Amino acid sequence: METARGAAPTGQPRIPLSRERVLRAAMVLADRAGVESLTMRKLARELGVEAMSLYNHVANKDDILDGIVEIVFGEIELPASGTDWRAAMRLRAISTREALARHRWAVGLMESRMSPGPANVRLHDAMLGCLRQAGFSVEMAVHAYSVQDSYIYGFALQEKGFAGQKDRLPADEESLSGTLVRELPADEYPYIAEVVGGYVTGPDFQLADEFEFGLDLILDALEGLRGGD
Amino acid sequence: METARGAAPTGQPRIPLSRERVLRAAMVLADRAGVESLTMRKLARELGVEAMSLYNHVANKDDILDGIVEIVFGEIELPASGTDWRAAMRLRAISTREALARHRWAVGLMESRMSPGPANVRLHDAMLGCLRQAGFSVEMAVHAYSVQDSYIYGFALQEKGFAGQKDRLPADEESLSGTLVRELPADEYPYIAEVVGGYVTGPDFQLADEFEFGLDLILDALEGLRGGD
DNA sequence: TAAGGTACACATACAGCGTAAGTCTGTCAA
DNA sequence: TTGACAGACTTACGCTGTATGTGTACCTTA
Repeated sequence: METARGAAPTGQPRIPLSRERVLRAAMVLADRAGVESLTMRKLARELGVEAMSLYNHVANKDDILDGIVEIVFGEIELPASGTDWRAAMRLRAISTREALARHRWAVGLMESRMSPGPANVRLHDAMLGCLRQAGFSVEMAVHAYSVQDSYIYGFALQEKGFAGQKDRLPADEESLSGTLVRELPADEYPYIAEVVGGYVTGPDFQLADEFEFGLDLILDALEGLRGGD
Repeated sequence: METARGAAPTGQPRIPLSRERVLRAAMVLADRAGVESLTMRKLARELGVEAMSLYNHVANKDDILDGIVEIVFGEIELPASGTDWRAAMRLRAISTREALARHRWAVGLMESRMSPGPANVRLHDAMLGCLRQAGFSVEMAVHAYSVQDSYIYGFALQEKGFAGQKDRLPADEESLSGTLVRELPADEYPYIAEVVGGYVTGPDFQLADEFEFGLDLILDALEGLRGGD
C-alpha cells in the first residue's frame, strides 16, 4: 500500500493542505453549486484528498461554514467614519448586496451562525461608529442599523429566490417570472397581470436599480432621525 | 405477520392518513424543532406509520415543504383595498412578521419555493391592488411592494438568527447577545460596547417595537411616492 | 545514528437521510 | 366470488457527517 504523502510518485508537487486552502475550496464549491451541495466528500475530492483528512484542518462542517461566512463578511466594504454618513452607508449597503449576490448561499447563513468572527464584529463596530459620529443617538443608531440590515438581507433573500427560479428554467430565456404566472387567469388576478405585462419582465428591469431605489428611500428617511450636525 | 390497517387490535380507532393531516403534522414538527429536523421518518413516526406510507399522500418532501409554506401564506392577513392604504399595509406587514415568528423555519423557504400556491398568488394580487388603488403607479407599486417585503423578510431573518442564538444558550437567561460579545475588548470595539451596555440587552428592548419603528419609517417614506388622491 | 513524538492522510464503520421498487392485505365493485 | 385498487408495509441504494483506529513520513532530541 503506497502513501500519497510527500511528493506524489508521478503527480504534481502536492501543495500541502491548510485551513485556508480548505475554506477557499469550500467557497468555490458553494459558489458553483450552492451550499446545500457542499459536502465533505466532494470538498475532499476537489482537493485530491479523502474526506476525513479535512478534519485535520477544520473542526467539522460547521467550522467550515463559519469560516466561509467570515470570508464573505470580509468582502464587505467598511463604512468610513467622520465623513458623509449617507455616502458611507450607501457604499456599504451596495457592497453588501454585491457580496451576497456573488455568494448567494451566504444569505441565511450570515445571520444564523453563532460566534461572530472578527470581520463580522469589525463591521458592526464600524457601522455603529459611523452612525454615532453622524449624530445619531445610541437608540437611533440601532434603529438605523436594523432597518438597513433588514432591508439589505431581505432584498438579497428575495434576489436569491428569484435567481433560483430562473436557474431551473429551460434555456428559454425570456421568461423569469413569466412562465410561473402566465397560466394563471388574468381576470382573477388583474393586478398581477398588470405588472407581469409591464416592465418587470421587460429588459429595463434591473435588480440593482430596484435595490438602490429602496435603499435611497430608507436613507432619506433616516436623515430625519439624526441629531444635530 | 399482523397488519395495522383497519381498527388497530388494541389501539385507537386509527384516523386515516391524508395530505392535510400529513401537512399539519409536518408543520407541528417544523415548529417544534426546525425544518432541518423534519424528516420523512420522524414525520411518519409522529403519525404512527412508516416513512414510505407518506408517499401515498404527498409527492415527495418538496411537496411537503411547498404545502406548509402555503399554509403560512394563508395565515397572512390580506390587505384590504380601497380604504386607508397605510393601515392596510401596516396590518399585513405585522401579520406577516407574526406568522414568520410563529414559524421561524418558513423564512428562507417562502421566497425560494418555485410554483407559488394560491394563497401566495392571492396575497401578491391583494398587495398590488391595494397599492394601485391608493394611487401608486405600476412602477411605484412594485417599488413599494419590494421595499416592504425586503424589510419584512430581512427582519424576520435576523430575528430567526437572534432566536437561534438565544435557544442554544444555557438556561442562564440574562444574556442573549451578552455572552457572545462580552469577551471582546471594549476598547477595540467601543461602539458595540456602548450598545451592549445600553438598552439592547435591557428588558425594554422589544423586537416587535423595533420592527414597527422601521416599518413606520418606510411607510411614511412611501407616502411621498403616491400619486394624487 | 537511533528513538520517539507529532502531523496528517488513510480506510473502515455507523446511523440517518430521501426515495425507488416491490409486496402484502383489507375493502369494495362487478 | 373475483378482481382491482388503495394504502401500508419491507427492502435496498446511494448519499450524508463523522467517530475511530491505522499507517507512514518527518522532525526533534539523545
